[in-house]
Amino acid sequence: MTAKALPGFRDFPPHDLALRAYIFAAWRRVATRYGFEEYDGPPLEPLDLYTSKSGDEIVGQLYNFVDKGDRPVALRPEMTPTLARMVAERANGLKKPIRWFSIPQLFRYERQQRGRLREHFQLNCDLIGEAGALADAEIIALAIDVMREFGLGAKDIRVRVSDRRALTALLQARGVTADGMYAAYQFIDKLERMSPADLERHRTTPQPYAPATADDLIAVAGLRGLSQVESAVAMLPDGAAAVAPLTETLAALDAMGLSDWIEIDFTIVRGLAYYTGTVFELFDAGKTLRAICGGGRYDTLLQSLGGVDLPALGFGMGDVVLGELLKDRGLRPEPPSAIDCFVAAVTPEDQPHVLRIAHQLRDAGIRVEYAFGQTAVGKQLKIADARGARLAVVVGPDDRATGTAQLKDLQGSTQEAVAIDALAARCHELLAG
RNA sequence: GUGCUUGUAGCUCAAUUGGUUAGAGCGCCGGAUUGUGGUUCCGGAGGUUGCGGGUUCAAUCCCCGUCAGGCACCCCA
Repeated sequence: MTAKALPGFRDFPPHDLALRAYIFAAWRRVATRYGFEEYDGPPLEPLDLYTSKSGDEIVGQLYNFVDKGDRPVALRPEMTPTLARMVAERANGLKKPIRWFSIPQLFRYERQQRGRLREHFQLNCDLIGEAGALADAEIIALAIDVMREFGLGAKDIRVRVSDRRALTALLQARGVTADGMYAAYQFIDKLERMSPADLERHRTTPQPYAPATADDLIAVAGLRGLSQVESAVAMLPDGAAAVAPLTETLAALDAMGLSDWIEIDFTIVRGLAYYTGTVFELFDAGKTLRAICGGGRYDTLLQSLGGVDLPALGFGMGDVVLGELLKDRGLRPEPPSAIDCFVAAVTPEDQPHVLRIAHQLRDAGIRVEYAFGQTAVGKQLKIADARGARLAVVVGPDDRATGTAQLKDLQGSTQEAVAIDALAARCHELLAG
């Protein structure tokens, strides 16, 4: 066997597809519970959908090529530009706020690591057309409820929340100019994984965020909890306005009973330039894995991308890290049984009756298998068990003589003679019970 | 793209300082069982030790290259 899957790409044999299907089903349950409607778009897009906004730099992380019509194209690395286009084209006719979600397969060309492949599926939930803080709370609550749907609790997951409006106000007060703001964000974003040598370099060489110093930024990033943030902002001229959205978002989450999940943490800024307000990330409590989910408010992106001026926010949650977490925690569900009922023949003469019964049961919506070759009844029941069948039907000469078959409940180890015409109905009864 | 590290059966792992035919558990297939499953017992298949080269009388083991996984950078949609 020479042709393996490409690095960073996955095969999904049934056992693995079962986990993926389980994750997708939970995602859809929670998203629809919040009134979100599912959409999708093309996996292949024009290259400039991604380069026009982010610059040519990101081409290095894209799966891109020129198609047979000489069009530069790329496999989508994210869903937001596609979403922006779809919303922009229809914005006038859509009732606001728009609640849309999608489960796209996304691609990025970069070296893989645990929890990070070249391809993954990502739940994207976006709420468009609402600027108020209740929308921020709604999106964060949705992300939390997805965790709860998988059986994870506030002790398992940390939701780290920050707000760029408050962060920006504090950084400005320390002397960071508008030009230096993005550099300051990047410094704070990298703070947690920065080596002492790198930190020293930031202290001793001129930085774009001057006159603020590295230690100024560390002090701001070190703020934890709403009270610390509020008192830090209190002395600023526009301080109250800068923290108001964050305060209101937290109050709403508290009213929902979700405040146990939340940590105010100003080291969270997110790498992307386009976030304008609330930003948040979900981690496993032990922080052994990468971020499970990340999102935030991007009020100006639709304007710059699609020409429609609508506030928006959303998050993305990938299936890879989440899958690792569920496996680590023993929350991976048992794969569902393949069949409901196995039909066994006692003698070769019974085979036509097995086929007739099996087909009759399948017509009734029951998942059925039978053996292709003649083997001992015990052997056939062993197969039934291995396939996860709840029921087994055994047909032999004695049964045929009376127009019945033996119906076994493999779970309860009970058996009864049932008229062949009544089998389907009786199977449904037992399966429902 | 850079650095470090690992690579033995489908899976998890063994194999004296380099030494004869590379083993075990689980799983898979078959049998014990010709009208009744889960347990148990017996048997079987499955390996170019990731791949290629080098050193050596001899390489799973040492060296080089390459591919793949893991970790850290880069980046983080």
